[in-house]
Amino acid sequence: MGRVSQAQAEENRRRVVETASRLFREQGTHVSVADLMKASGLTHGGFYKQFASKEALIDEATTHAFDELTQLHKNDLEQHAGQRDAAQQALIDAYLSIEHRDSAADGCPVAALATDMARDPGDREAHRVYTEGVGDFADFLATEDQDGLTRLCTMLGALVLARATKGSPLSEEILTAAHTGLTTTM
Amino acid sequence: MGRVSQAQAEENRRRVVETASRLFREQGTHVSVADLMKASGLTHGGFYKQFASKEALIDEATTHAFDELTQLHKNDLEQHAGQRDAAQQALIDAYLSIEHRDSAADGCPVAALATDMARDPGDREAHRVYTEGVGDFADFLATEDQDGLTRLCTMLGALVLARATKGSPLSEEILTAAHTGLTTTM
DNA sequence: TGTACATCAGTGAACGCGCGTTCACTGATGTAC
DNA sequence: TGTACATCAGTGAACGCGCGTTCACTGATGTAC
Repeated sequence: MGRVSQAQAEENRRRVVETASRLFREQGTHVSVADLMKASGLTHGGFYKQFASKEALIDEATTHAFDELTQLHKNDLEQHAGQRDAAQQALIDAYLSIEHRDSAADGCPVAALATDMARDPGDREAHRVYTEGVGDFADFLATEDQDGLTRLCTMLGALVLARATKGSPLSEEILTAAHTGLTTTM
Repeated sequence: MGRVSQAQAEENRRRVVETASRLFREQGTHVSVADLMKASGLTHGGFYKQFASKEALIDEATTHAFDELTQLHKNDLEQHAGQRDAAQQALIDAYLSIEHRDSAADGCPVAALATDMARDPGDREAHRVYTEGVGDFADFLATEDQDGLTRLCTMLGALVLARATKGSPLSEEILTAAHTGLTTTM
């Protein structure tokens, strides 16, 4: 195949990070370098021309996923002309939808990567980005002092539980129950 | 080492299931058969004298963890002489404690195994037991119609998030926020 | 009850396979004249 | 501007290692007489 243009190389690198950010969310950070490269249309050997290690890619992919999340929140606010509660409600509706349950790959990284974060003490940069992302998300959801974190717990818990019980009617009940709990009082 | 008595063999088998139920919760079901056997004081070769496959052990270990959870709920109710709200409050206190965050091995299997359940479509029996356990837990937490599931979402979300952000002050804030949210209104 | 022997729980080496990573090679790209 | 050559992104075989699983072997246990 020979050498590839600098523009093409940059584009390839971007695609690997993008693919990793999706597959890590869908299947966890255990996804192999070979699978990641194949899913990006490349072979595994070239990986180390672009990344120092798999861990470095985990850091970059995590950052990428959280950048997307920040952008999503920003777009949501703009779409509702800065009306915070309308923007929050739209996000909650989407967050607790069956579509979100069924597409972890382009869904919330806070929910998708939580267990990987808890189990891998390494990936320092990924942890930093993750923790920052949790704080930002809670800020976005807050209505009065302190309840942003609680609301995030309920939403994330519901999403994680709905995914774990998928196939049973309970899965949909969980999404509905959390949605009701978040929209009525609280 | 030679053959071992039937009683000893049964005891060894029990210990493997017990060890697996702890290590799977702590590190996930990816823990290797060799590590599991070593942690049980045995060598890996004997595994298949007791279990048909690793998946069969996952099923058994999951069932074991959920049996323990059921027992915990029962004991909790007895300790509070059937006073449901006192029993619930005691459980919530323990669930959102730093001790529980730091000891996933003998902690809640609903939280510890959620991601493994969502990602492994196999392990049919484990899925059945898991889903049943979620329903039972929600029933235990319910105060009025339907809010058991929402409360479980909040508790589980808080535990998962606190574990993922461990090392940052946010981790403790999450536990406190969820505790406040669950004890005041809701 | 005591003895001979079959059973089988546990051992440790080995199987094929996939992991993260390395490396010699390739040939189109980028650069120096 | 055109040509010669160095660069280096991507390839594919290979590395040591750990995975789930298999198997010949061991010797104390359990059983038949």
